Amino acid sequence: MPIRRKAPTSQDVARLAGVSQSTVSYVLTGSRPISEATRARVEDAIAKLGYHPNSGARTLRSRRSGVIGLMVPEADADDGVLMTFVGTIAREARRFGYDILLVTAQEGADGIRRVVRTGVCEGLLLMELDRIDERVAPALESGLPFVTIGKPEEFPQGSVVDLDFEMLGRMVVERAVEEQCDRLLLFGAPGRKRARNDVARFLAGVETMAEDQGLEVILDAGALAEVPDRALRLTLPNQRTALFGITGVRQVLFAMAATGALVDDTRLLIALSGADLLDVSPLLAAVPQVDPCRVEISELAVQELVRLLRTEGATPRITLVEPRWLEG
Amino acid sequence: MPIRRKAPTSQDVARLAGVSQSTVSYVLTGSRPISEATRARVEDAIAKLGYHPNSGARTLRSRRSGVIGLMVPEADADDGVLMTFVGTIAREARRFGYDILLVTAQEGADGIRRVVRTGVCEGLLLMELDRIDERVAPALESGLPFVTIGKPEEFPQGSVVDLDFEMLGRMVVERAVEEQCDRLLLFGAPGRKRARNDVARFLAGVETMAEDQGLEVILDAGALAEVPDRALRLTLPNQRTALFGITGVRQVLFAMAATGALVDDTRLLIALSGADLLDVSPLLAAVPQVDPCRVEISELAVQELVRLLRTEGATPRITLVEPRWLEG
DNA sequence: ATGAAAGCGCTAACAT
DNA sequence: ATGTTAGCGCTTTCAT
Repeated sequence: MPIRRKAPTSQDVARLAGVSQSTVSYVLTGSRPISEATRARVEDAIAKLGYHPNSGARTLRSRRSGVIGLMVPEADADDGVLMTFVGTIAREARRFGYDILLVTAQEGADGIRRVVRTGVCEGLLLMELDRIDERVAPALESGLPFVTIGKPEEFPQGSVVDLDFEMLGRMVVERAVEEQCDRLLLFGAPGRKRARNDVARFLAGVETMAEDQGLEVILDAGALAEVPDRALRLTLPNQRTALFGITGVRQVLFAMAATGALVDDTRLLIALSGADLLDVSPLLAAVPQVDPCRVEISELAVQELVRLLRTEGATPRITLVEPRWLEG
Repeated sequence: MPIRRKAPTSQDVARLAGVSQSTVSYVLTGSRPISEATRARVEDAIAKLGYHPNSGARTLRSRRSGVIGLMVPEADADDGVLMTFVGTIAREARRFGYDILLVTAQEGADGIRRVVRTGVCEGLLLMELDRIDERVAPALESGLPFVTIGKPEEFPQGSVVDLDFEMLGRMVVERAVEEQCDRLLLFGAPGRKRARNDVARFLAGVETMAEDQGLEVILDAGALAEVPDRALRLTLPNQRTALFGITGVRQVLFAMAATGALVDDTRLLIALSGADLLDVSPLLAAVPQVDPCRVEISELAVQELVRLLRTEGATPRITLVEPRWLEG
């Protein structure tokens, strides 16, 4: 029978250590110098009782809950990678003493208002914003510090951490040219996805660089499974087409594997790397891969939020992480 | 400049509605009859001020935080599906007025103790348990209700919700036989993974049924990319081999696609369905797929925890969800 | 059907 | 360097 012992309070610790209750608090918060001897006695008592400060009381009094709200997007089929963000964020937050409270995108702006007004969250992390996102407004109104992962069109007061998608666009074009390609086929419905700012920025990068290098760019909105075929059809003799997409790589990869190779004289698949590609095939070794730096982005986002939370008068920042080629 | 208005309190609401503070509280908790007129005035005031009860104060006083702790496993490469669980759990929890606090498996037993002692969580949801898991002990000690998703070897006091893996084993054997297979090749290192109870239960199901039906079972611990080849080598003329694995389907699928087809006269791939397979290829239509019922399991787990939380003296239950064949 | 008041366990200002 | 004390905003008992 699990007897639910009442949790010990700082009062209990104080009694056991022979000090006042406030001294226990000061030992914990470190907001006042404490003699070595007293500190030791208090810490002993804490250990002996297995004491943890009550979170409700601490939050009520200090207005600091130690909780960060994380708004996650609806997991769609393509999202083998989402959990990488979430897991990394949770881990990194713990390093700084924060816990992560999930808010689903489904709750939308109201969800933000709720966690803000009830005082559960000290700060907010927003993922996968649209170009103009309804969730930014309540985040702003709240006055709470927040960081968006994914750069929205406008970001008046919050910090932003994201991959430098414009640079990604330039890198892909550059690589395509280096690899003797005459043409870049962009799959994954880049047209329709213009709502997402990352795609828009990526395309901007592609266009700038393509003009520069004289590379033809084709937006392909057709079925992913037929991308390799379509690429083949539009590739003239003695020419080569590069294939790239921010989403849908797995399906294209799959389709190309079915036709024999991922990379040949006529086609070069370039991939945005991710967990969903790992170990999928020895063939993958031939595919140039860009690291989308998801772990780094997650960690930076947490660090940035912690900076906003802990630095008086800190101003928001935009941090763009440079994508890197994965070698080997 | 985001002026951080101090959030309104129940005192403010009371003043505006011309009632006492406690009346506001009673309107909110519903723990005392309130006249229609008063209730209306209070609700008006609440709406007018955009009042939300302070979570810290409520938790401190009532010992109910409205938060459920969710211990998630480390996201490994294979986990396109983990986020399905997490997202569904968060959504379902909200339906009952609870929020989800993430605890990473990395924090282990200490993580449990921490969220329990600080009083942030009213209940716990544990994912991906080992056969004997260090996290069950502190969950038990805590006296908090908890539900494990994934059946551990021993589960003395907590509830369990999981797929019926034993039945899955029987279903796979049955289907293999129906499809004229003489042999079942189990990939994904089922030997090594014996630490996980789901695999053990699955194998038990397979063995029972295979004996019954006279089907040969082979445990294959080799590289996933070579599974189709190995299957080919061990298939005698005029025989057929069924391929199945609880993990690693994507890699095998990929390798089989590269050799031409997912299903042919000599080999039949059977898949545990998931987001990582969706839309991956038209070829997939030929592959029999079992629905692992992840959404249903997530929802049931939350519902079970809510039952434990809200029903006085509720006893834990084991719920096994029957896997289903996906048609079409 | 409503109000007054106690107190949950902390933090931090005000003592000494 | 330590102790005393006043709340934070609720829920709930005791009153009427």
